[in-house]
Amino acid sequence: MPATLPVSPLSETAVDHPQEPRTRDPDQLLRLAQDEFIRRWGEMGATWGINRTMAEIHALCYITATPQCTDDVMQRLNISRGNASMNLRALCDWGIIRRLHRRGERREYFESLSDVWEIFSIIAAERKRREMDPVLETIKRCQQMLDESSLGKAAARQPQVQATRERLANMEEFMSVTNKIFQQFVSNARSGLNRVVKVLLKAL
Amino acid sequence: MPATLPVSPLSETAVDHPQEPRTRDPDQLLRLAQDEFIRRWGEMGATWGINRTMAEIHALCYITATPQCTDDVMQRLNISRGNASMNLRALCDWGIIRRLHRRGERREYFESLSDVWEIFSIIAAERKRREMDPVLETIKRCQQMLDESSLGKAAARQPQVQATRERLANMEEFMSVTNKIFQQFVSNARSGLNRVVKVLLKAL
DNA sequence: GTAGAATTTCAATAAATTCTGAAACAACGG
DNA sequence: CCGTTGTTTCAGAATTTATTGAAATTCTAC
Repeated sequence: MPATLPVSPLSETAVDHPQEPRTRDPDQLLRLAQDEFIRRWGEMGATWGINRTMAEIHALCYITATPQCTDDVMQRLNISRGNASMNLRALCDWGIIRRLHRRGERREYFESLSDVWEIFSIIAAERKRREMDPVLETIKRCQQMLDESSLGKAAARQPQVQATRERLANMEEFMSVTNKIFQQFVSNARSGLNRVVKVLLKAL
Repeated sequence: MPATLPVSPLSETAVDHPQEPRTRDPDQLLRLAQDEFIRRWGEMGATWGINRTMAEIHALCYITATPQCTDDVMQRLNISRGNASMNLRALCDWGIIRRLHRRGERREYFESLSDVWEIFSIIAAERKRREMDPVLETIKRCQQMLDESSLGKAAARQPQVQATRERLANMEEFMSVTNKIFQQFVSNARSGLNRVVKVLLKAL
């Protein structure tokens, strides 16, 4: 890497101790602020089971509010073309960024959805479908396995069996309610989820 | 390992295609049901950024509703002593399982909290603290960097800067509201969160 | 069509995470 | 004290996940 880059790729400064900006140049400050956000967003994503790079790419598209092409992403995040391509596609599959074609240009650009609530509701819906629903199914199957009709009356009354059945039931109730809340978020996202959430907060 | 174990460790059957139980022996069926739950819970944990084994250990303690010692965990999940010890400690640190001493016994046992709502609220509180709060801080710092007082009036009016400021503001609002909801869950967990959530669902 | 710019794919590799096992440590009864 | 039983720690091994880079493919302007 050259000693000084005109505009360096995402700063390596630790998020917890960001160095004070040494410059008043507005462009650089803007970039520093964006980089800090991108870095932190990537970290958070990582702890929530989302590939750090994917989270960073989305953060970049979101925070700049400007369509980014593959090369923009590669250069800014300092990643390979293949990596950029695969994660951009994954983000498109999720539906939280969109492809953008420009007249007379071969190159494709990507832009983030602008509505945070919509972004969140898409993610929530998908994770519910992929991760909560299968657990609920499993719980139901486990409950069947411990039914009187599977075990017989005597066995079904064993304390061990009763205890497990109760725990399964509690967990099922919890997950059902959680699922419903997710559902509500999702179905309300388009029409002012904002307001809906305020209602919710008053109710609590 | 002996050729046949009286009760085998956690079955390796894929969760998606569990084999039909071949036995009507209630003890084995109970164990099969528990194993299926444990396995699925571990998978879900993994996609949410929680170590699969840690999630499985917790699932084991929860679903059996019976205090488990280190050797129980090792044998049932087929993991090493070190692994069991470290994950049990981590779960204790989170506060979702508890150590249990028995009179005249050296060995320590571990039991899960029984209230699912409490378990969830502990996890939510901790993740909020560790992962949401730092992002909010970062957003605020980024906003400061793009203040008029940092950039000067002219620069602060550049469209690029304005756009980033708006995105930061939207994200901040979203995260603040999410944080408040988390907060509410947590502070209500002890006294019938259940009811609270029902209120919430009506409000939506 | 076709040139060539842009994208996708994927085997190889690198990085990060998780797990093991054995040694060190602690607690207790005698 | 010492022997026994049980727990913790942690360096290295194993496993999983992420990334690269170059070849194959696709697309579009002409």
